[in-house]
Amino acid sequence: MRQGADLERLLGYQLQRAHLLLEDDVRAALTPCGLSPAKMTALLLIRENPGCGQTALGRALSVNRSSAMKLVNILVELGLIERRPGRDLRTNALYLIPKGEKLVREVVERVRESDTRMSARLNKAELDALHTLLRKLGPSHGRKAKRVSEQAEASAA
Amino acid sequence: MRQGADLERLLGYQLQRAHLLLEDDVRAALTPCGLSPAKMTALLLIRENPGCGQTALGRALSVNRSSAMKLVNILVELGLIERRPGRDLRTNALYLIPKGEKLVREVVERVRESDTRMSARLNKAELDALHTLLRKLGPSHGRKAKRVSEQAEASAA
DNA sequence: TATTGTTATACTCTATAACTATA
DNA sequence: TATAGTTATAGAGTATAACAATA
Repeated sequence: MRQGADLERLLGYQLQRAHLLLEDDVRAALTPCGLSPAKMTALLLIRENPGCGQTALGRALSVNRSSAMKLVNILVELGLIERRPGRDLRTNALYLIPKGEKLVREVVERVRESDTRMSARLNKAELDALHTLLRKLGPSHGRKAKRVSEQAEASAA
Repeated sequence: MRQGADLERLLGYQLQRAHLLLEDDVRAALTPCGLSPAKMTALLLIRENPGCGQTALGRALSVNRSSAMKLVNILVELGLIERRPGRDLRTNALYLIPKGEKLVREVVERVRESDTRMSARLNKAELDALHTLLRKLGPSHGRKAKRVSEQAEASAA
């Protein structure tokens, strides 16, 4: 099955294929831990930003408040994180709890194994170059808030 | 919100972020045409491989027969493609029909515009390098059939 | 007014499992 | 036995739209 010139030239398509390739593998690696890639990312973000709120977590994951809520509920039910009162009376503060900290350590190992195995076709210099190019591609400084729609919510108010 | 060293080092995570960035934009660009990125990809693959079957299309898209079926149904209902008898009595042969051909031409323009705009932070040399690295990352020769599970189906039989 | 969390609901995408008909 | 298509069903993930409490 040929891709054809149009697809071959599209960076977005090539990124999708590459991402899918790695994600399938890491998802399989995480399944025994009961986590999806997104849930693992959430755990790592909470560990790195202890006390963060749900909306902020959602922004980092590029999902809206409602989706972030669902994700947080699951991680709480799994006994991996907890909600504590935040600095506002509005906001929660999210923290890993011991079981979550322990799981994260396991999970990081599995994920790193998968990641290095799946990128083994590239040597060190190539890997560095790829990371650099991806970083340059994305506005690490100004990631656009969300998938469009909380804007509607905001502007309709 | 900091990513933290673990996420920063994971190629899979960086690919996901980059992919998401471009996909959000191309999705918005395609919405007026009533197509999602995956549906556009399917159209381009059918155009490039006229007469292909549904299962083959699914493999190229990394989805199983059932999901491919659903996708094909939608494209048929939209009046963009048609099923004709294939070389077996089992297989269908998929073809674009005029409305689909016309739409593809429009769509390719929109998608290219989005793609070049979203990759504008990279110069020509960097873009080429990125394409090369992504190609090297993925086994263009031996893409593993599927997301794991038709194997179970096969081995259970 | 804007923001945080929350809830209920719905939609999209994809998978699983079973069945039919070919090969 | 293996493959192509089909169907019904279920699950994950995410969005929208509303509301309450707080800022």
